[in-house]
Amino acid sequence: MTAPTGLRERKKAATKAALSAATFRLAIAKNGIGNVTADEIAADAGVSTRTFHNYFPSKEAALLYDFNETTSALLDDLRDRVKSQPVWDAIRDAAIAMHFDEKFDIEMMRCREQLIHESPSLIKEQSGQFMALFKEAIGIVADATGTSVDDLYPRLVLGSALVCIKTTTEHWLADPEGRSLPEAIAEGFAVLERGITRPPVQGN
Amino acid sequence: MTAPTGLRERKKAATKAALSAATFRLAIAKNGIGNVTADEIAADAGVSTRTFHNYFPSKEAALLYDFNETTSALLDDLRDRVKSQPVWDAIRDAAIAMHFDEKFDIEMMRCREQLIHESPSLIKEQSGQFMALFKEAIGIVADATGTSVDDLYPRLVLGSALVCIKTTTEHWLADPEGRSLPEAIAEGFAVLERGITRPPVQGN
DNA sequence: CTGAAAACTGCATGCTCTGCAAAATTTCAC
DNA sequence: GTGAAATTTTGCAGAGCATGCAGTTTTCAG
Repeated sequence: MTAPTGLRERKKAATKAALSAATFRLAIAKNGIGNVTADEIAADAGVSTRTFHNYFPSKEAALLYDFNETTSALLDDLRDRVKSQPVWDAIRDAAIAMHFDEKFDIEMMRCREQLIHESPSLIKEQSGQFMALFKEAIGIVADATGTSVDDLYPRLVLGSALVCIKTTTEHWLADPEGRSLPEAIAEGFAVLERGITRPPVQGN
Repeated sequence: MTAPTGLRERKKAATKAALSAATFRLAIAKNGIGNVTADEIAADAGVSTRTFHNYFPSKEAALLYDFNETTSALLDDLRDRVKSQPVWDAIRDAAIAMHFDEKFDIEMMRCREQLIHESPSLIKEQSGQFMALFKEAIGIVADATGTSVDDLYPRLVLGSALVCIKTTTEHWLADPEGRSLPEAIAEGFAVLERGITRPPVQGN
């Protein structure tokens, strides 16, 4: 907040945000990011096409900028938590804390979710970012627990946890049912803690 | 084998396989798929560049052709199994059965794994195919159990199972330790069945 | 053998993304 | 303020990807 961010850096951040916002707006307006070109985005944000590509390698990356920021913050938080918590708890609490202050615009998240869902290129981009998240998180966990990044167990734990966050969030987004996102995430984690072999209800 | 496949279809299949193989060979030879062009692949397989793009939308898809075939077969198997097994068991057994006949060239899998690991574009492509697999599997499960594709529980189960397959396979590939891949997969599933909160060894 | 269906090919096109070097802008020291 | 240095923006050129289209060649069935 009160950080001594120079004017230069603030302008850069503003430009980046503007480009991301322009991408989002155009993608919605034109019914899919496939119908939007880098030229249009740049024009909409008032910079040259070349500058757009200085900030983002692709329009998909521009659209998912916020998502990327969120996961980065989650990683920072996780780095702290693993010092004092078991991995599983650390991830769960980090994810919950991330969404506790309701600074997120649900309707916007829904729009983004739909855009992603309907575009193969966006699914790929997001999945790719997820894998990067996974890879970095594995490093953090290995560091904190003194295990190797190649060990099976931490990878299983992390993978399940990330799937849980993503799945639960999507499910909640489709139908909030009155509860909050943190509550939904907590429930998802609880399901996995219980062991997933047996369904909770049906006897199939 | 003795299927009444017309000559035409066999030639098509051969061309597709040749293109995929050429992609793999060139990617290894040139140290990354980023250093290979569609032109080179087509030339290596003896067809025009345009024809290459008739078979595959991208070189990444060409390289992952086998992977795609394998997951398709897994889905077919899963479709049968969910009729008589709980979802979790069905996925586990399908994955295990898939790899039981050791028709897979481990060294080749390792090479492919490394190629993927080092290329963002391949990570994205594979992740995208994984999401497609997930989406289709969800449909199968929902059909078989009479649940909705939007329900949380089957999504969590499926997600965890797929992560388990992928993670375990990668881990095993890095270090087989004498046991077979089916054994490794079974172990991964067993870990998750136990519930993942508590590590098996360390008391962290 | 022949006509119909399917596959292969070249060409043109539009878009993506990167490198490079010149021009414009911001920062900083004085 | 002013000028030099650092940084950012920009245009241009170029390689490559991916798709539509139309003509040619190959394959298949009867």
